[in-house]
Parts: sequence; structure tokens; C-alpha cells
Amino acid sequence: MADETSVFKALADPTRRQILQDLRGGEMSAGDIAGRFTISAPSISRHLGVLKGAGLIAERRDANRIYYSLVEERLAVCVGRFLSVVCPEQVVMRRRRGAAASDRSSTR
Amino acid sequence: MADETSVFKALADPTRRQILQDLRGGEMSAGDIAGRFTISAPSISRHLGVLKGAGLIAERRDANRIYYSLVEERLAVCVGRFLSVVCPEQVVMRRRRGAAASDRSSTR
DNA sequence: TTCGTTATTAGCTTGTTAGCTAACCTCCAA
DNA sequence: TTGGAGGTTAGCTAACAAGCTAATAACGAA
Repeated sequence: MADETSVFKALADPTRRQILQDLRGGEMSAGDIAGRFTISAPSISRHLGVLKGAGLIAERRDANRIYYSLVEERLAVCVGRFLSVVCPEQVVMRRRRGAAASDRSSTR
Repeated sequence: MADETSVFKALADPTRRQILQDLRGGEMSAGDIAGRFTISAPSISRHLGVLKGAGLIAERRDANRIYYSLVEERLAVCVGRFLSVVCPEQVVMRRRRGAAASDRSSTR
């Protein structure tokens, strides 16, 4: 389910975007993440499931805790590629190692 | 005026993302846009309304036709800003003037 | 005016999503 | 092996979103 639409659907919810921003500072446990919001832990858990399903976060288990971390490249590649197609004049994707061939540069 | 969430919600639908891509080539009438899809014209009309509500497209009327065009900066600013916050190492926003930033809309 | 074209709005149906509470699972310590 | 802490899953409700057809509005030409 790691298609482009799953990423954009995941980004459509403000809570999920906030979670991604919060994870920018490093991995966090599910409880720590939930602690930053007023909605219930199960609701946060499902948001995390959506983000994970989109490939935007990864999980690591330690004892009975689950730590979530950002998968930056997934976000950058998927959204960045779209931006590059629709408004290439305004956004520049930084080169990545093994960048997928959707590069519209002349040398190919 | 359209907030950040309205933009990401608009982008969540693949038909709407395709419309934005199609408009990359220049303005198109509603009928021309609808002609590229198999879904009904009223459905396309509503998609256009969503995109317009998010500020991602603009309309121009000529006789009984309505031409739609991309508002590139709206997409670049809104999405690009988010990308810059969450994965600044991977994306570079090209310089703009008057780029203010503040949207912490979340259920937190 | 009347007609055809272009496009939107209204109203309905169906499926999805976000929230909740309650129940369940897993791990560890004692 | 029991208990508590950390998380998720199940089941429900309410709201939203996307599709359709039918009806309506706006415009130009005859």
C-alpha cells in the first residue's frame, strides 16, 4: 500500500502532519507521541498505523515499547517528485544517492 | 482563505493531482479537463471546486466557458514549507519574496 | 425568443475516516 | 503467575467524500 496516494492521504490529516513534525527531533515512543495530543491513545495509534502504511514512519520495538521514527526519504521522494512535476520552477529536490530515474534532466 | 489542511486534502485525491499535472501545460476549460477523465462532468466540476477552494487553481471566464489555471506558488509555498520543516535536508525551496510561515493547525 | 453548448448545483447513495470506549495482547518485575 | 504499564484491536457512531443522474444557470447564435 505504499503508493503515492497513500502518502498524500496520510498527509491530509493535521494530526498526522504534526506527528511527522514532532518526529523530526528523533524517534519517540507511541506514548510520548500520544502525550502531545488531546485525542485518545487508540486514535493516535491508528494515525501511526496510517503513517506506517504510507511508509512515512518506521517502528522499532524495545521491550513493550514501540518507538517510531521518520522515514524522511519517503516523504521527500514522493511529495518532492510531485512538486517537481507540477511546479518545477519553484522547488528543487536535492540530489539523492541512487535517485530514481524520474529525473527530467537532459542527460538521459 | 484556504489553510494548509485544505491544500493537503485537495492533494489526497488522485484525480485532483492529475488535474494539477494537466494544468501544468497551461490553462484549460472545464470541459477539456473533464474530457481527460472517465468520471462525469459534475464530478470533475466538484474536484475543480475543491482545488479552487484550496487556492491551487484560478478561474477565468470567457463567454460561457471557464478556464482554469494552476496557481503554482500556492502549491510550492504550502507543500514546500511543510517539506522544508520535516525533511529540510532533502528539499530546497527556491527563494521567494514575503514568505511568512506559521500554521500549527492541529488537534493537539 | 428559443435553442444548443458549457458548466455548475441539488439531491441521493455508498464507502471511508476520525473519534470514542472497552477489551485484549505483550513484556517485565516480583 | 499475577499485576501493571504500554500499545493495539474491536466495535460503534457521526461526519465527510466521491460518485451518479437530473435539474438549473449563463451565454451566444439564429
